[in-house]
Amino acid sequence: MSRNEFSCDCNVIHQEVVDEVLQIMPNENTFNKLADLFKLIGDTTRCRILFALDQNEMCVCDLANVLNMTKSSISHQLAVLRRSGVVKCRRSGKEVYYTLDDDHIVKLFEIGLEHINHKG
Amino acid sequence: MSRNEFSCDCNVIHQEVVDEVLQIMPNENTFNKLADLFKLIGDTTRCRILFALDQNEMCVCDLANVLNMTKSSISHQLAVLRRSGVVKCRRSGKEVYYTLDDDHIVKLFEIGLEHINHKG
DNA sequence: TTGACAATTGAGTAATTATTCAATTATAAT
DNA sequence: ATTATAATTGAATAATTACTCAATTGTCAA
Repeated sequence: MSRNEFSCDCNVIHQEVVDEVLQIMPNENTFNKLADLFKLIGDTTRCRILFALDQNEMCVCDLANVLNMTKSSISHQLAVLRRSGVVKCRRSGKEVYYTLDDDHIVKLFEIGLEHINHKG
Repeated sequence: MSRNEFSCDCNVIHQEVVDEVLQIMPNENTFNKLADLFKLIGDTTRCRILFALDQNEMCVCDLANVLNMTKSSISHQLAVLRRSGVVKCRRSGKEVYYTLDDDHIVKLFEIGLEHINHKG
């Protein structure tokens, strides 16, 4: 009496294993959030922006120069990062300064880089 | 004399900050690998597969039942995970059993979940 | 108020990709 | 050999998305 008898196109082979995992699996919403978090940092441009902001507060022009990209492109990505609460910004005169606003992100970065350096 | 005078559409505003960051920025290849790593786990289906495999070795049918998806869909994603060395598999009779093959992934998962539970 | 520069925004385009569907391969049993 | 099931694979489709370009907003100085 598995609860997955419609979308899945096969019978359960190891009922115990399946049931056990189903009992502790977080709900779909949790996985969506988790995937969204990783998707957010799963982009080269955003990775570079976050790495840069981890070193210094920077305005959009600074970031455009560091990444060698247009202000528009940077601004679009900053908007994405802002919406998800990873960076925050403050205006000072004509410039808008961005900073990191999330401790976990840096931790994820460190482990990710560790992984890269380890595996090559 | 910034090295970014072509693609970027603005002048440097804080030269010192820009230069300092440029000196310690990892190269593009590193960022590509880093982004690819996060992109890999930045997908709901793959997140759920990895979470399940972290509990138990499982065959494709088991996973199809746990995730309530078709074998084909699962198999495609397992191929992606296999190619990037995150999971490995062994055949036993008609079935193919998958297991996690990467310690870092679980760590990333834990921090990610921590983040979710913390921020809601 | 006018001009200049920083930054944001929206529409459009091109590229990537997750899933579906159909066909094929691999293994075991009759 | 033939049949059945597990799994993989390739092509097609639909959805997402990063960047470009053009226009607009916000701020300051002359």
